[in-house]
Amino acid sequence: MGRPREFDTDKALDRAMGVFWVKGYEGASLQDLLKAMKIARGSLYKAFKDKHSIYLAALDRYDHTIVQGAVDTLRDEAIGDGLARIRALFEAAQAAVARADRRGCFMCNAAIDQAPINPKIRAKVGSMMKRLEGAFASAVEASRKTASWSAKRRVETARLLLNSYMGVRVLARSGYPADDLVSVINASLRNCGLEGPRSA
Amino acid sequence: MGRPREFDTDKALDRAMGVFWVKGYEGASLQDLLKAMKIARGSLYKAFKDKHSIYLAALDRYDHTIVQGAVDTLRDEAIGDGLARIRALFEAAQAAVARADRRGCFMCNAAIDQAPINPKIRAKVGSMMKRLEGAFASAVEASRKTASWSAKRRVETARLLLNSYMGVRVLARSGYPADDLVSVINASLRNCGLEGPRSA
DNA sequence: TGAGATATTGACCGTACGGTCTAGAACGCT
DNA sequence: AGCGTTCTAGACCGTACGGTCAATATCTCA
Repeated sequence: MGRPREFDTDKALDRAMGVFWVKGYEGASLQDLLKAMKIARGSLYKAFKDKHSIYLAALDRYDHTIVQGAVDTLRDEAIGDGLARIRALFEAAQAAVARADRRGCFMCNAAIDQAPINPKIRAKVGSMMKRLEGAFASAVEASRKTASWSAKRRVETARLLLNSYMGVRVLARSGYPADDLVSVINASLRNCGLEGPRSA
Repeated sequence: MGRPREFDTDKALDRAMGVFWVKGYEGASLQDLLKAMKIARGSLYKAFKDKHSIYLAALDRYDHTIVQGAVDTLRDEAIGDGLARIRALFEAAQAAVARADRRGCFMCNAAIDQAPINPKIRAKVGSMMKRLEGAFASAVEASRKTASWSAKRRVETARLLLNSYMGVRVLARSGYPADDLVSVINASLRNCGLEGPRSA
């Protein structure tokens, strides 16, 4: 019924996500968003409620694409054992920095920028983080080394890895030297307890 | 020579810092700042150049007070060996969350919020991080366990700890459950290599 | 083909933003 | 006391912000 929408909502949301990702909520003006989304003002307000709703929808889109991609990586048996999957995730973060992509992680950015002042976003970020933590836990369990571990230790290791991952994405965005970031990642992987004994 | 300033610049800066810390750069309006700083518009623009300058000055103030406090903790031999000092720092972060202080760390917030778009702030944040990293390195060296370590491993451990610390402050701000944050901290301290062998 | 429904467009709106400026007040110096 | 200097107060300014709306276009269905 009625005139069909001329633009693809998901594509527009991808573009809005890109703007919010780089500029944050307050830093992204309506004009920025409209230009990136390539739609007119009225269309935007027809399709979404207001700026907050666009942000939330963009975060949701990030969840279903990027975060889900990370979750899939951590659960992908084809990549290898748990450590290999975790390494793949960290190396993807490193690769982004190597190609001068310093946007960091939109979820982490939202955690600092909007979560404290917007309950809906706080809830959304919280659930995304817990899902990622769960995926880390799956990877932790997919390792010969953890067979003898207590459930508690496995959970704690998953949380440790989530925490390290967040740190890496924040450092990346802050402009931390790329080379030094490599050593952060190496140390994180070496110290999470999933490797064999170290040499020195 | 002229009428003396009626307010204390550092006190006003402390208050501005509080606003930026909670709300971020764009989220803090001039009105917010003036109300918190308890000075008139004209006085603010006489004492500082513009909003950017206030932010930078507030970040500087954060550096000289809070960050320096963390650095001092990590170098304070009275607290104990390196691990004890590092634990003290993480427990302070945990204590903040316990008393419902979810502001996180202003330096970390600035890293995400302003560092990517403002070169001066990026440089400032970078130098603060490197100073904190150096302090972590001092603490790492102040441990019997690290005597046999290579210089490289010590540096990497310092970076690992800086990274974990950043993660903790971000998770704290995002609303991550307080109890779960405890286990993140425990795992970070247990896995940084400064403890004796684990039980399981 | 006409009625109803929905989308597009961009002009338009009120407001709150960051920043300036003018009076007047409070000092040091001679 | 008079002068130069600096600070305070807050009215004022232009602008850009997020959001609305009326006119028009494009669809479905009877």
